[in-house]
Amino acid sequence: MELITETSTGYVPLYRQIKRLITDALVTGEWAPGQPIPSEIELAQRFKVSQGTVRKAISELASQKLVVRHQGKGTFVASHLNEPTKFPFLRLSPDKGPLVDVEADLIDFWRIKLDEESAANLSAVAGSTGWLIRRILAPEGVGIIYEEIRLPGQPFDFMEEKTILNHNCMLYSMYEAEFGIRILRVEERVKAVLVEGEIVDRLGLLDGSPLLRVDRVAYTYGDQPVELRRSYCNTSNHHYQNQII
Amino acid sequence: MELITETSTGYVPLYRQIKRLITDALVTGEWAPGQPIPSEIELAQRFKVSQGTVRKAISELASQKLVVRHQGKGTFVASHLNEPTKFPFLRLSPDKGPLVDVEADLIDFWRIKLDEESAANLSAVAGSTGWLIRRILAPEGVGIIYEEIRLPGQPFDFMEEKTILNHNCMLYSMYEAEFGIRILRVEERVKAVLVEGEIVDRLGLLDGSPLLRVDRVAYTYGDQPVELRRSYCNTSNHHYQNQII
DNA sequence: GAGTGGTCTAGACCACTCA
DNA sequence: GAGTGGTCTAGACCACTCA
Repeated sequence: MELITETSTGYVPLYRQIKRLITDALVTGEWAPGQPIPSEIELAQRFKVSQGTVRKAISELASQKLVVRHQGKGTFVASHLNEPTKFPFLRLSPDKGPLVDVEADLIDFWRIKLDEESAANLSAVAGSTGWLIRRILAPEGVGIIYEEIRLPGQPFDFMEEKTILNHNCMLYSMYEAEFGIRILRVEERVKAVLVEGEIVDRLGLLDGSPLLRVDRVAYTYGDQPVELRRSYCNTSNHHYQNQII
Repeated sequence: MELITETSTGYVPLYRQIKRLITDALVTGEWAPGQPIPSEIELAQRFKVSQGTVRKAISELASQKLVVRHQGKGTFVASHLNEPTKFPFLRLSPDKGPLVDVEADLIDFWRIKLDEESAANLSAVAGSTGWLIRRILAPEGVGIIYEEIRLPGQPFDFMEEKTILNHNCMLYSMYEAEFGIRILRVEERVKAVLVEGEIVDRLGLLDGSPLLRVDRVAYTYGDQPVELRRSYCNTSNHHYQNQII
């Protein structure tokens, strides 16, 4: 992604101002996820700038994956719904061959009080109510990943187990469809750990098996954190994949 | 990065052709790392296209980090030399606070015969000679990472221990300065493992301590793999950091 | 003040999609 | 064939760097 920092003189290029206006419209939901936004020509008329300036604004939005462009068809608000990949940010791959199908099994779903650390990471109030979701992800039917997901009460207050099940445990689709929360990016911290007890049991391992622990914070518009997730991965036959440019 | 795929009709936009010409000049070393390439206006004249078309080509090269643009100064061939960060692709951070200074200690440096797997990953011939470098990375002086690095004989044939030491173990700078090989991107596969013996000893740990194992393939121009690296990281107080957009 | 990259415009034309 | 995004041009002007 290209980065353009604001100058000390306070100069902000026109296309950046336009980008802001379009982003605002995206955030307020003027155009729904998956739906087209107005054409470049229409937006140029609306904002009284040239098509090129609108293009430059939209190009940045596309590189941030806020919108998706399709030549000949239009520009669409990005969405986790109807995506080909069920778990779009999942970085785990089998050592051999591609990741084919991942099954998700809900273990349980509780109301909790957010502890101090979780609350801080979610910019919520410590002790306020939230949710804890526990589940297993099973590529090709084999349980490889155990996950604990913590959500703030706001905006997820009216959630039920069946809300999750209706979406086949595809949480980011669910957040979007049920709560209008679209996950834009995630930050992860990865460690190697030894764990005992239930987690190891659930993954069918023996105590003393090393696990990959991935702590994730997921962000929506305005860089607001809305989900915490701790995943324990059995990396005997899988690996966490990453590319650095 | 924006991706533009070639169409089935074989149509390749002009700016893509220009990009290819500039890339070729970068690969053949027409302009040296750290040095400026000709201005956009000069390149436009040279290739007989508009400045805008050259800009679009250079923008893509900049987003791939093949070149770096500085407003008012020019566009420069990217380089690992004179970079602020000593280990540009290192993803390990302390759990608290920023990564300040990393020390590197060479353990040893041997000629080896490349085993079948390493050779395949380096697109070299199995059994051909190569190098094995072993070292420790120590943030704030504490040994946290043990690394084994494998290099093909070509183009690294004339390498000596002092070559490495002269560059303070900053290998990517060394490859560039001594062999004209610039690392452009790396792919990593991360697992949690248990290791015994020397590696654990070197990191001052007990047998049974879980370690993060990072397998890296480093690529230069033309997506050619030129280095294999296996790193074992003590993640007691550090973590592997990643962002997914 | 000369030279660099960065922005913005208006307009032409192209590739692609869909009815 | 109408409408979309994608490319390309020529030209004006702006922000920034450096002598």
